[in-house]
Amino acid sequence: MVAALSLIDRDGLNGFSMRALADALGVYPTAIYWHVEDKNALLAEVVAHALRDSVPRPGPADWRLWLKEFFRRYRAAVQRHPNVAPLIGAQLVSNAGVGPATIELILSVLSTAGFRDDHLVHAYNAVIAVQVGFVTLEMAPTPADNLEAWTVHMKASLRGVDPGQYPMLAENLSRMENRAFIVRWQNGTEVPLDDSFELFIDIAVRGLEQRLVTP
Amino acid sequence: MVAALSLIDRDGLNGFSMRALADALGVYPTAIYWHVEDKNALLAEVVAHALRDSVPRPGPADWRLWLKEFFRRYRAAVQRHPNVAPLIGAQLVSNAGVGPATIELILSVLSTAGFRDDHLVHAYNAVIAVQVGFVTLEMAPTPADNLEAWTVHMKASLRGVDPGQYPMLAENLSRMENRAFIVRWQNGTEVPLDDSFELFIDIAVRGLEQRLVTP
DNA sequence: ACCTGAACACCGTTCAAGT
DNA sequence: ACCTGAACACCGTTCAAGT
Repeated sequence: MVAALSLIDRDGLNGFSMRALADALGVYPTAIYWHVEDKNALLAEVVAHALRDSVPRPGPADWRLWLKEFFRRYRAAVQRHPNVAPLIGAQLVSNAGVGPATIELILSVLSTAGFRDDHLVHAYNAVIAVQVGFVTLEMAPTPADNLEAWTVHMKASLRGVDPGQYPMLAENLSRMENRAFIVRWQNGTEVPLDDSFELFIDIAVRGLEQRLVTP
Repeated sequence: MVAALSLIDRDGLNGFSMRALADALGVYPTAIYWHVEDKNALLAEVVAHALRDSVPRPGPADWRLWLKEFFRRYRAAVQRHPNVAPLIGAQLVSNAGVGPATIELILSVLSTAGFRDDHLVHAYNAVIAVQVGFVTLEMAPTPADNLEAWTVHMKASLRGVDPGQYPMLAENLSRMENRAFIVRWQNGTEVPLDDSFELFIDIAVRGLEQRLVTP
């Protein structure tokens, strides 16, 4: 449902409800249930729709470049609809988001790279985890309600870091604050972690590569 | 709150509510609000409590082994309380789960490995993504309500895979079904993906290693 | 085929009042 | 200090009834 997606884009997952959707459509809440099984099914459709343009193209030839491109395209798709990110990363229903065509592509790319049998399956699982893991974390929603209290508390606890107790953290604080997981008060919508993402996917493909030369 | 955690362990996140917790404690729902700010704060405490025994020890000397041990210990902690996994992976509040001591340890380990300045921060972000990403996906909850309908539908759509259209998928179906992301109907609680996890963390540390020899 | 309308069994959270 | 009790503004979902 496209109306549901734009509502979620605007108000977030917490602000979304069947009744809010009904309101937006100018209809009784119960009318929705003629078109869709239930809320879960609707959200699955929303995820699928949000990711529909992230399906990768067959090329390029080099599997390393293909994988990186695949990861970047997925991230770009989620960046367009960041509020659905929790559904993909943390709900098994999100399976609907990735179709068999994408799975087939990943398998064939990993196969040409040299992965076989059980190793192929494990490499596939690693690829999916890489694809979803970073971005889910990056786009994790902030506590919607008392936002200013949250950021104030976050900043204050960082200022209060004891250099004696946590020397590395204190030394790198200016580089880390609001640019590193856990040590931030805004998410990837407001502060994208582009460079960290690039390092992350580079590490992943180089690790896979190493696995092929010395298993 | 320990009572909240055991309730979540038993009934899952969807089955949990302030009112259910109040019932379990033999108290009025509103009484809880004297002890805790609100539901979000309570869940943050629950996460922190669930992960309290996953804080890593300082050793061993080799940063590769330390990282792997760190990843394994985190996974073991989540396996003990799989129902809180969505909170960690997909909510920024989960920050409460990892303390400054753990951050300090990761930074010092990556520093001795050879990462400096911005690279240190990016490597740190990659480590957190690796730590949380796979496990969050692995433990993602199944659609609680109509479970049998879901598995039947899942299995059926796999049986119906066209070998002409999806040759790789069809060929590796027996190896993949219920053992690979997206192509499964049970989560990590029922079917742990041990070998894939080991490959995943091996890929990560080897990728980091490669990054040090040729940046 | 598609929507209304009432109804049921829930939620999180407030605030005054009790002890 | 800690809990009760009533109240408010919400939820998802059902089912019969309308058109």
